[in-house]
Amino acid sequence: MSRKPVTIKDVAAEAKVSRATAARALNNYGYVGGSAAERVREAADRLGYRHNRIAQALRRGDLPLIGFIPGDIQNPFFARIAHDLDKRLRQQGHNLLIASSEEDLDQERELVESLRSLSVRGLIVAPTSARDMSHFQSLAKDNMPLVVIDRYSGNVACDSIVVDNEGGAREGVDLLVSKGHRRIAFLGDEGRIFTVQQRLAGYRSALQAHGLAVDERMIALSGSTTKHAVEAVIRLFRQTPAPTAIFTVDSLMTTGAMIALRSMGLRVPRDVSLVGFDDFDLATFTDPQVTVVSQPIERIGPLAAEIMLQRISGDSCAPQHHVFPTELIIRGSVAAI
Amino acid sequence: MSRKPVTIKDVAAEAKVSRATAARALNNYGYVGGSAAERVREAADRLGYRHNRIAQALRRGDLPLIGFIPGDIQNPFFARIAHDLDKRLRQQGHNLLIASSEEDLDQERELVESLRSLSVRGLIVAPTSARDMSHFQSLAKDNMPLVVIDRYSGNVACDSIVVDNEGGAREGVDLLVSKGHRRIAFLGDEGRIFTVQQRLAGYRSALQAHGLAVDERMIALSGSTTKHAVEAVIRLFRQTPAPTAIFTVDSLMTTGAMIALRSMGLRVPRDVSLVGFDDFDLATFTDPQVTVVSQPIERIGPLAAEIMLQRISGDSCAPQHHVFPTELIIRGSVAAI
DNA sequence: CGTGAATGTGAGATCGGTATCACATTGCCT
DNA sequence: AGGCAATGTGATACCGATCTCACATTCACG
Repeated sequence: MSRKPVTIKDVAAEAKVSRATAARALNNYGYVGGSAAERVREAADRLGYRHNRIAQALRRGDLPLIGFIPGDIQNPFFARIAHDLDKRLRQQGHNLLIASSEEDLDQERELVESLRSLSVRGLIVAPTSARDMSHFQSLAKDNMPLVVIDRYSGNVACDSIVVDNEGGAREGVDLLVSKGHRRIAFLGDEGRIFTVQQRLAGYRSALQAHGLAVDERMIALSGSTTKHAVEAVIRLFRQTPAPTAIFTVDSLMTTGAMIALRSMGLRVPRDVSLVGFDDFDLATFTDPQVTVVSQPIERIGPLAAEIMLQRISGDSCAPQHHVFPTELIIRGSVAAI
Repeated sequence: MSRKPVTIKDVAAEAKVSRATAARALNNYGYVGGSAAERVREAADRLGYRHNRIAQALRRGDLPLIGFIPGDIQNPFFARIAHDLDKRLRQQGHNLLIASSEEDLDQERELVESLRSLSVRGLIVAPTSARDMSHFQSLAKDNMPLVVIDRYSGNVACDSIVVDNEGGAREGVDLLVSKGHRRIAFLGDEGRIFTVQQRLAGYRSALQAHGLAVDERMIALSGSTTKHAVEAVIRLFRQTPAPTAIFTVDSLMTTGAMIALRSMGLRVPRDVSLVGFDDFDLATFTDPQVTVVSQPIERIGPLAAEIMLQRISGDSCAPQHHVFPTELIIRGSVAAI
């Protein structure tokens, strides 16, 4: 039933040449006679020969694979990046191996090991922790290309692509302050801790720049689900005096906030103003449309792919560090107080 | 700088045993003396030995890889399934290689070839076309496990997992009819053609069961983006007499319909009733909340993974075919006429 | 104390493709 | 015609891990 796969040896035999010649004909390199090449290709066709990348890889040292380790593939942010990476890398004959760390440092370590033992050519990672990057340091030693996206703290020599989280958050909070808001809540997410810390820093610095004190009771960190976000927001707004505005750290949290506010009977923007980090598809559809700080997500994946391809082709110039600016998109969820 | 990777030969030398013994110690099989095993493990540790899966794979015949070919990884439906697959398969030591077909038959064919040459252990696919499955037939011949999800037409001998698209659509349209609607529009998506055909069949059969004629002008097929959906809906509702209700084929189309209706000044459900196929996160958040036909997405990935694991471990019983029922979730987007 | 079983180890083949080297043959130039 | 480069081909080593087989011990038991 299941005949075993056709090898180059079979093809060579069929074409009555040696394995070496067959290989040369199939990969066109070295000297091959025209008629021999013809016969080999014909034989390969007839037998249904299929390259065995593994054998090839054993000789070359690596597989046409590039690993991608996002925090969570279900997060539309990472799904988009995965899509862009896959598209570009596949054009160049690479396959993208996606393995989600689920924002767990230990799992991330294991994945790195696992991908290395698969001899991937490079790794593109959104690290769970920007602090503990020890498992990445050894990659550099072995000359494995590494591109870090979304979170980077500078303690590993590799390329990085991030957005200006602090500046973006500052701009969003600035808007709220300029509309007269003084009690502005902050809703963060435990999952993407590093990004959240930077956005929180932007929040603090915006308040301080306007001479406003930072009230720690206005700051909430919730679990990384809509449900947790809802609960956290309810707690925030049960306080007296309640916030008059809220800044949320990503689209999941934004969604949670809107659900929570509605359930408490608070109207946006009449009762509460809202600014969220991250744009999302339905942001223009909700009622009201949500004012957001958007990041140029469409540029991150392609750039990461480009850098990776450079590195794979042997470019070993100094690490590149890219910081993209954010953009404040004003819609209808902010009102003057 | 970049010392070359440590091989089992190095470990064996360090531990002063033969490669064979080293291999036995590291994979604990066969007979190995306690002290020898000890020394080998120590040496491996000291040298930082890392398994080379490629060499292993060349011997065994396959890599710990399973391919997943969805139509589009950005579609939350497939992202969810990818996540569930990855989680379960990784537990068993497999890596999930995700490659999106972008709903393109030729690309799908190439991907299948490409994944085969990587010696994956099995494939999980949401076929672009349920009609032309020729590229899958040869898989079966070579005993490569294949699990088809979301779309299946029966002409390949493999396991399949689908939902009752026709029944679900019928139920949704039934609801609209029972509320007195007679001019019910249908909005489909060119991308996932097969699924759409089944849902369209459900739509037709529901109307016919109630003795209503099917008006072809009420049926629109749009491109697979929100933007196209919006345009298609606007065309549908510009007709006279206009529809009083609309059934949409997936969450993307549902979103598009809501945006279009709003832009035309039509209110849901006062002016137009809406039922969508596929539940989505924000369905309970929009105003009004959307009545949907939901599929048990949380069961598809895990089941597919389970079947794949069975097949990989050599189970070769007859192909299994699973059809999940859908569930009508009534929220606030349908009103009596 | 001898003999067969259980245990431990190493040499070498193997997986499929590629690279190197050696050996032929042809062609071109002086 | 002689000589050297260009061209075509096959034999063989190699990549790293595993597996089979042969061989050496050790052990137990009659």
